[in-house]
Amino acid sequence: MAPRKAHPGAPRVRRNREDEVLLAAIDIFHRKGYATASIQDVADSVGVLKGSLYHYIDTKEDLLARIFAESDDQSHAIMQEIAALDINAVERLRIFARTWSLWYLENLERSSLYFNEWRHLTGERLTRITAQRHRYELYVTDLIDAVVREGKADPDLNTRYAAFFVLSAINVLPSWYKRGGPDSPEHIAEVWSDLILGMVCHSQGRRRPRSSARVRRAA
Amino acid sequence: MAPRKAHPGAPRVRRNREDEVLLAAIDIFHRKGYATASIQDVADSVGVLKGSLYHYIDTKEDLLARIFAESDDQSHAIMQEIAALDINAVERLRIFARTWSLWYLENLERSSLYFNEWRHLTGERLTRITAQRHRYELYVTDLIDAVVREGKADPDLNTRYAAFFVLSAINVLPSWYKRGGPDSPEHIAEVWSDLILGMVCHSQGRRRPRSSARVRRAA
Amino acid sequence: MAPRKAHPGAPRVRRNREDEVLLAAIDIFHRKGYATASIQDVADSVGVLKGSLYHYIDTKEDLLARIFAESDDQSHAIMQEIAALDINAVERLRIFARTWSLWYLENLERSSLYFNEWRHLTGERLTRITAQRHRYELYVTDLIDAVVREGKADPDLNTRYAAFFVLSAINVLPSWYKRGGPDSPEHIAEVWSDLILGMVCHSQGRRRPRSSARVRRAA
Amino acid sequence: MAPRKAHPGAPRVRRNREDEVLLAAIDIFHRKGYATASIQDVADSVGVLKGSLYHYIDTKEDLLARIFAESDDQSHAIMQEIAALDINAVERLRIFARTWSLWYLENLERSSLYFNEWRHLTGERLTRITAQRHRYELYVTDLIDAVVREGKADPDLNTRYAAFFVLSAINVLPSWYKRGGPDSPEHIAEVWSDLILGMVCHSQGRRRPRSSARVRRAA
DNA sequence: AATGAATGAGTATTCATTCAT
DNA sequence: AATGAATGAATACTCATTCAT
Repeated sequence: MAPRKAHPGAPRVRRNREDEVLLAAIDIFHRKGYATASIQDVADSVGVLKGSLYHYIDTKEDLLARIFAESDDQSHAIMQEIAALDINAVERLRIFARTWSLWYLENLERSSLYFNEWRHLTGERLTRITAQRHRYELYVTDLIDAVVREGKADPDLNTRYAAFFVLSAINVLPSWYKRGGPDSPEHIAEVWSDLILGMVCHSQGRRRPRSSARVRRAA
Repeated sequence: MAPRKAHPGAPRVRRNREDEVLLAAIDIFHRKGYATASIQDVADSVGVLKGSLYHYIDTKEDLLARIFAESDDQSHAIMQEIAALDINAVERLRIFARTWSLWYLENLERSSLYFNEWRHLTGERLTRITAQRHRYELYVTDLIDAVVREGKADPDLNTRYAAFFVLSAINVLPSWYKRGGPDSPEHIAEVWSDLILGMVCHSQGRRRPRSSARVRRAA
Repeated sequence: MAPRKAHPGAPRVRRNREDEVLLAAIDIFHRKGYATASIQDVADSVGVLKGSLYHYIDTKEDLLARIFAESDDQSHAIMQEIAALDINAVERLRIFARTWSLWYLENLERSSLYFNEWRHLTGERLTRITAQRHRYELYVTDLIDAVVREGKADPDLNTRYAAFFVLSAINVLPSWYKRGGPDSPEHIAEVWSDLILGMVCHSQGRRRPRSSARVRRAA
Repeated sequence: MAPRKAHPGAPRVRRNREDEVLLAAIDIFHRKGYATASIQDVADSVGVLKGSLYHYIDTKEDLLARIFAESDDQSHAIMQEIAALDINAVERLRIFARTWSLWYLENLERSSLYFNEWRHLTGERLTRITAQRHRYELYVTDLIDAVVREGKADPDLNTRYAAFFVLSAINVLPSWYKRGGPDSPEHIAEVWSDLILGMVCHSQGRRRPRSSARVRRAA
């Protein structure tokens, strides 16, 4: 399926159509939202008739799922790289936070999509991506648990909540970051990992409700 | 537009149809997403025919905009209450974080909608809500700036980024919180304000890129 | 749903739209075949936009199913009328053959559809109509069994095959009969019932293969 | 169009692709119906890509027409064989009924197709097949006329209707016969020819409407 | 207030057919 | 002979919106 090349190591000058379709879809789905975007939009962007798209995809949802599959591959690779490092828990968390933030910033559309549009999958695909999201949560919870075990964070810290907090803050990066701003993605990733480390290492934990002194706001 | 009652404390015996429509829309838009949900869905939920909804709304987008207007009223009230308190900056930030988180948790659908579906507004409505979002960012940035001026946070902290971080983490609460879980909304709001305070007060700031030691990941 | 009338006994001058849709569909499906006919064709025939048809139907298949349901009602009524008659088996078979043939001839399109297009139903609807067809077969087999028990047909007659034969011959009437031909539907129905009676009452039965003397033609 | 072999009795070691295409199409068109079946289905069944089919066919309709041409060749051969026999009219009718029934049973898909899908031909092809069908009707009418002339059937028998009746009953065999049932095709063909003979030889004819005593059922 | 019929533009998807390679 | 990409027109179905009653 991939074109034979004279020089296997040479840079891919020409992307094939299937990749073009995926890239166009990432862009369109990101800009208009999956539900609002039409297959026609994607076809226009690629420069083919909409019927022709169906050589490359099965359904619109299939197109979304394939984008997500690529994202999962990439993030899985990142997590494995970090797991292989021989460093202490605090450093591992810092590197995770930085690398993960950077990936989000450098793949704005792709990551934004992954975070915002997964609800539009159905059936088994929905089941699978939900499981995958759960795995991310566990991975980060484990990272933070390790920091607690090293004595670098409050032993009462609710690490599951802390993990949600961390993931949320990273996931949401694409919603405000604009490419070409004054600060480089690398710099922002550094800031983000600092904020995360500060939060994990210095928050006083609240594993249990401390008292009944609840001040409830009316709905 | 909704009639104000003479006796605010009196039990609401009868909701009028207009409120019913808004509440139904919040629920439907939250569950299916604005773009995917249909006016038919809302009408079914209210128990009238589709055409009849147009006695209460002008367009589907108008319905969304009115939901947002209510949310803005409520959050504006919260911000003013907090501004009126005579307390130091750290406490003000803590109370803001706690109250805001609690409002999100107690108004899951409404707040989730506000965060996720604002893109579907157009024209002047989009302009207005974008400005409103910007105002929230400034408000929180100001809160954090005050903490820095009090010497309770690293003077090099990038307070704008910190504000994004804080808002992100709160905004995203509805995406994982399930009503009826083991911990009360109040407890989670406490944990969240602790995490936020820990982050703001103890992160080392990184106002400038420190060096060229960038490790860039391939896209 | 039916329009109120001043004179309940008066002829229905104006059919309502739902009936119009069904009648148009019967005509179109019969002329073009269900698979080839389009919803557009039906809408054109009714004189509305194709989207408007969906006020009256759920899906194209639903439209077909409703046509069939009406046919089933009518044929069921015929069978019950005949069952209620106090006559001998031969007469019952004759009346059945005549009445059934006449119904086919007077409802050419409807009956042709029922016979030719039932395959396009799916799921539970297919199950139901298959069961219904089976019931017709049993009904006719029972009629013929009764004739045999009365001693008016060869006791070795394979009544199940004979029933298939009878039903086939009637079912197929709409495929060659043209409205407005020289002979009235009533006359043809008479001829048909004579042919059927002749066949049932005078064929020598062949319930078992009589010998091994098979002459097989090559495929 | 298909190459004739020098040695008809020799085993067919290799079918060529063109035959494969026709056989696959017979199967697919029979199972799904011509209108519903796609060229893709046929291609899948043959094991080539859709575009490749167009080396063997001109259009989808052409494919259908070629299947019918083969069927016509075969049935024409049968009719000529029977015409050549030196037997009386009753025997000729019996042999015709038996042989024709057997051909239907042994070529279920092909004959079912011929009977059900001829409407999808257009233009000159439709004209030709309609003429052909008319020729079959005449052939059978002639057979029955001969029986009448031999004094073996009621002289008032409407032989044209009787011919329709006979053809209908045979044509419809593939709609209920399942391969591998308890009775052999040969046995069923015998039963069918008995039923047909019984019908032709013993029905009282009704060449003219006998009276005005019509009982008309409401539509 | 509410109905329900109708609109008209849009959506995803299918498919027979063509054609350069 | 065969591929596989592309076409272009058609298909069933949806839906926000209007409006006479």
